[in-house]
Amino acid sequence: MGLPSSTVENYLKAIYQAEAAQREERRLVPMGSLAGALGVAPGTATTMVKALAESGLVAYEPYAGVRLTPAGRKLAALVLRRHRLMELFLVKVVGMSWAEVHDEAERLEHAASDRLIDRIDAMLGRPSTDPHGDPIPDSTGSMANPKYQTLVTCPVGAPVVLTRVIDQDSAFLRFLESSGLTPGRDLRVESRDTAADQVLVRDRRDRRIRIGMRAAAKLQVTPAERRSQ
Amino acid sequence: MGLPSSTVENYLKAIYQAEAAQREERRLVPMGSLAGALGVAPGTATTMVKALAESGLVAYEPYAGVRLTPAGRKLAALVLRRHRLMELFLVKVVGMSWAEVHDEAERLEHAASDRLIDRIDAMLGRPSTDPHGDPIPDSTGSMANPKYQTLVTCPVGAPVVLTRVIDQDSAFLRFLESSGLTPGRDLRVESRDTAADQVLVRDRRDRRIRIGMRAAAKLQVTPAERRSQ
DNA sequence: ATCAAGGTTTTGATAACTCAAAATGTGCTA
DNA sequence: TAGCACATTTTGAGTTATCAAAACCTTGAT
Repeated sequence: MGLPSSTVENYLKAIYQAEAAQREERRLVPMGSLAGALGVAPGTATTMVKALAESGLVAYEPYAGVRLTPAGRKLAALVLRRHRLMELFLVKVVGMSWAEVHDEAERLEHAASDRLIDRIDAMLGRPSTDPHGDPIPDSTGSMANPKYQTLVTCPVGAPVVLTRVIDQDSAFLRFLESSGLTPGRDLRVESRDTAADQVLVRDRRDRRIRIGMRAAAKLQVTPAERRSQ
Repeated sequence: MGLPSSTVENYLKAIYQAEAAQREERRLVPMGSLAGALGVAPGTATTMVKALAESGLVAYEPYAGVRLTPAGRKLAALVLRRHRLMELFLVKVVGMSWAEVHDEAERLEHAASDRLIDRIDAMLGRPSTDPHGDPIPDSTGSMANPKYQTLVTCPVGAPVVLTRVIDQDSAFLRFLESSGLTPGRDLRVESRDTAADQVLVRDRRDRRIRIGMRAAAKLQVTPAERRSQ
């Protein structure tokens, strides 16, 4: 068949991300969560997934769920590549805000040619991550996928760098920006209080930032490099 | 109803351009030429136009043709605005070639938000024409539409400036670029030979450029401003 | 082992867009 | 003014993507 429609691209992308989100490898994505992620009725997802299975992009096990085949995974990665390069481009070159590029890229990713994407990639110096810290697959569809700690799991007191934000919600991103919680920031968890659902974070200038556990879990970090000061 | 689909946008744009292309005002666009412009079967165009008429975007007269209403004209102009700003952006900012941006813009024009378009507009300094010299409608949908002479109609010997190119075909544009026939160039028609289907043009450095009448008619010009040399 | 509660699939419909080919209208020519 | 050539519309059908609701599995709890 011809080019995948943008509907197909969205299904593959959603399956890819659902697979990545689950801790355990080799588990199937349930139809319900796929339908939820795409905002369609469950039966719609079933129908579409059966069609994807016909074209060899996914493996479908009735009543169990769906998984990408290598071909499907590659296609999905290329969609993600277009999405993430587009986001970075909109921020760096067009000057749009971190919080508003996701929805824009969501539409542009289906319209941009490979040629345009490659130009953008070159313009940006073949970047490895997008504005949220998400890794950008290369043009063959392969991508580094490091597992980070989060503000909930990292050691208290240890200096860390905010590396990746796992949420594209615009209001959440605006909050983060206004709190100075953007990728690249040096941080330190001062304390956690599960009962109060609070994480107290200090930034480089020792300013206090308080966030809930749920939000903290979305902020991934890496240990800070030792640095003279 | 909600937002116009990209199919609707394409129909409106095609009708707009067909109206603009015909010399006489107030004439209807025949269904055949509309279908031809959109690459669909005639019956398809009829069906779609009837739907557009239902939503008040066009006036449809069976067996006669179709015409935009003011509402349809405004929508069409905004599509054209998105298209032309996108083309200029791709050339100026992304560095794509004159010849390849049309098809890219054809897809992106339906995916770009007003917000993105306005940023692009601002980045480019609120330009009035795109890379082919086509005027860019403003955000209210109004647009200057000057009538130019062409290399076929302008006086022989008079210095002119190439102002607008009425053809988006990529091969044609590549030819023009390699011949130095791009908007802004100073030219002079040295002679025309209808029998031989030839127009002989001189550029500023007196280099000879020969093109056919059909091609020459696609190149619109304005009288050159007097200039000391 | 059975059943109820869950999620999942099926079924029957709908909307938007399209085509091929039959039917129809229009206007020019003789 | 009769009729032909041509454009246009209609008809019947197909594709893709969707939903609501009925029917159906699977599983965990009793």
